[in-house]
Amino acid sequence: MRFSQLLLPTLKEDPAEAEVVSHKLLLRAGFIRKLTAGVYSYLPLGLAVVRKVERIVREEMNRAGAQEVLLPMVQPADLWRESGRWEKYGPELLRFKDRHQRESCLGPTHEEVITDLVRMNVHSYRDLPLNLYQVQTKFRDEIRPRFGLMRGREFIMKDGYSFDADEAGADATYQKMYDAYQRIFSRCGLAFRAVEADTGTIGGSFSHEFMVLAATGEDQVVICQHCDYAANMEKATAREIRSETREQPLPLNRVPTPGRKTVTEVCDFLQIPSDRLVKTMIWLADDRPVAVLVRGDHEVQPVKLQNLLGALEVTLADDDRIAELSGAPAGFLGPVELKIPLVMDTVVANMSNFVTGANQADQHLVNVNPGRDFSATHQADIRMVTEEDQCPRCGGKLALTRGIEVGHIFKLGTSYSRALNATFLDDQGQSHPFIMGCYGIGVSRTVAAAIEQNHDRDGIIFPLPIAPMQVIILNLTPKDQEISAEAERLYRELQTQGIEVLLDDRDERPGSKFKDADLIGIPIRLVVGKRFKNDGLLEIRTRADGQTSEATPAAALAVIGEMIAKALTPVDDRP
RNA sequence: CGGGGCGUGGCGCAGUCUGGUAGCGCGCCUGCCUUGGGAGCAGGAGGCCGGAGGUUCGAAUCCUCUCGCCCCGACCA
Repeated sequence: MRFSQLLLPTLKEDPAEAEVVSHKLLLRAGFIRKLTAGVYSYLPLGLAVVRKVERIVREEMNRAGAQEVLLPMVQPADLWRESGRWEKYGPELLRFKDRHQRESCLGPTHEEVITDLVRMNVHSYRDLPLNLYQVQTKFRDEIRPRFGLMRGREFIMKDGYSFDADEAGADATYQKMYDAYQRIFSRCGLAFRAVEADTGTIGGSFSHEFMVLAATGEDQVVICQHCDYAANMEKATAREIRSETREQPLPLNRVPTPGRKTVTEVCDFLQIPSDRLVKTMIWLADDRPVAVLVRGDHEVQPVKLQNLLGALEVTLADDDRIAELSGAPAGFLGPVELKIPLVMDTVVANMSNFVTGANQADQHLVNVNPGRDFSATHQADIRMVTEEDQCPRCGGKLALTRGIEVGHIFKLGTSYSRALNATFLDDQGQSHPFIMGCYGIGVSRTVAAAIEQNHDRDGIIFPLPIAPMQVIILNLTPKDQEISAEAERLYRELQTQGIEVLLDDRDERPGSKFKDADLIGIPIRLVVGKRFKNDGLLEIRTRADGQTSEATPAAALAVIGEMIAKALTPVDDRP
């Protein structure tokens, strides 16, 4: 590809509309342009990166035994009514009517369509397992699209669906996909972690999210620094905290705490550390009030609470509701003699002689003990883990870090196959619903995540396997015939070797070429300039580490060939 | 949907408070010059000031409505 003929409108300045680095760089590097909110056009080099990711995804999905299909983007409402999601899905589902007034929607995901396809065409255990996937544009009418490709309304996704005859088979398929995902993201050259994820209300199943680790990620994840335990915040647990010496319960005592409402204020006033206090909050689980107890320095994890209570939604009660239910203003609540259901975090259950509110303004209780002074309706892990916690598996140190969710695998079970009556006959002639799994990869988001993780002040630093081009040749002096002839020769030679190369043959000053090369992040830069004319030497520079060396053309070609071959070999396959 | 902000040549912005008919930097075109980190000089093209209505002798500027975009919250690949 010749730069002079390429549609690559690079920008010197950051566009005003972009906030996060991947969005800014995708625009500045001329990879994407916005059409309307959350909807982007991919320009040639942007598309090239998307294709690279897709290719790796396809190779690994195929290797894992999945088959590619392409499902419709426009889907009939009736199918969605059958699964119950026409009502459940909400405004994120873009609905419309065609000329015959038939209701339709743009596919935000394809469980319904795939399940329909399979129920119509697969009837026997002999045809199982079956694993189908597609790479397709999805549309979700997001409440707030933002961050460019990170959260568009229209985005490219690989979604796969598996159908198994029994649990063991479904679990094996899940494991295959887990392994395939590991290979996919490591082949993309990304630092990532598979984390255990919450499965929501479907229950009984399991799920992993694949997170590209980046400081700017939207999701917080917990990873163990010693073993491979990793989970998102909604799911993460910690090794149980017990005090080594169990204290003898002391007499319950009421103390005045005038105007001290927050944990810090009360602790300062009473001269105690915050882990000696238990805070009480009133939550509404689908409008049913519950009191929730966690240690003073801990926070409630709403999803854990939600799952414990089997609620669709949990929210904090407002001040009026708190006063009505406890008889005290917020800041002075406590479990003792509280007349609503009580959820106690496991950590609190192991504490003794702690401080709580007294359910009376300006009063707290000291030496509160569970069992003696109150009893909980539920006792469970409902808090967020912290960096002080220990790994639940190995006791190692936990770290909180940020990530971008680029993949999600999910064991679905039979929820869709039952809803849509998708069944097969086993070897006894008995009918069963398929056991399903679904497996998503945000392809366009992966591109954004790769940039979010790999960039510097000058621009993008693409991992070679997903770079739009592998090599860029800078012809610094297009008007010089000797230099140009060599640049052209190298260009053809690299292409002959099957290497993807961009030749900057523009009549621009060297500075612009260096800046653009850095911006668009092509891994290997080959410069033909004065030094070639004087000494017959080329400059080779790697974008990632800025390492520069000089070599004769023949040596340069050899070095480049090696670098590329090495970068394209998956780590697992290296000798 | 709630809260905040912004719409002015392709991009980034000033001008709006205090009305007088649009300006700067970058980019683009032509020429000269320059060629190892976004040069310099000269000339030039390009703007329904997001849209509609109103006030006024006169509106980018004031008023009303409207559309779009960005940021913060609940959602997700």
